[in-house]
Amino acid sequence: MRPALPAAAVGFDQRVYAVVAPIPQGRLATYGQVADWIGAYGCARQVGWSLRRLALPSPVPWHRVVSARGQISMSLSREGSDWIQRELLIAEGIPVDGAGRLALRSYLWVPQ
DNA sequence: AGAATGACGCTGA
DNA sequence: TTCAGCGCCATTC
Repeated sequence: MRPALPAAAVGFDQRVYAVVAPIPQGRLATYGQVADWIGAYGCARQVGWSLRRLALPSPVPWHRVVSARGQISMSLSREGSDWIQRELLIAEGIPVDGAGRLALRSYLWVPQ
């Protein structure tokens, strides 16, 4: 068992994965939302870092997290995982155009 | 230790 | 609506 430690001592990554895991199929969340959920308001960039460190394939639905601008964050440093993300979302029924943009307003997931 | 980088977000033009 | 600029802060060099 893991001893009771301050939130900061628990892996930031683990907390991110914990809140991303329950995002239902066909729904989306933004980096800012995830940061807010784990009590790290304003740390959207760190959420991106955590997802980047995720080893693929992963049971964590990382592809359901996009930017608040309503589009997949395309970056050369992602070695193609950005396009994989596009494919996964389309496979779940979320239309994504060639620029990685999607109807965030329609699929945004608001947790109970 | 200091500077650069980045899977972000908001505001204003 | 699109674009540039700035604030943000852990990670990396």
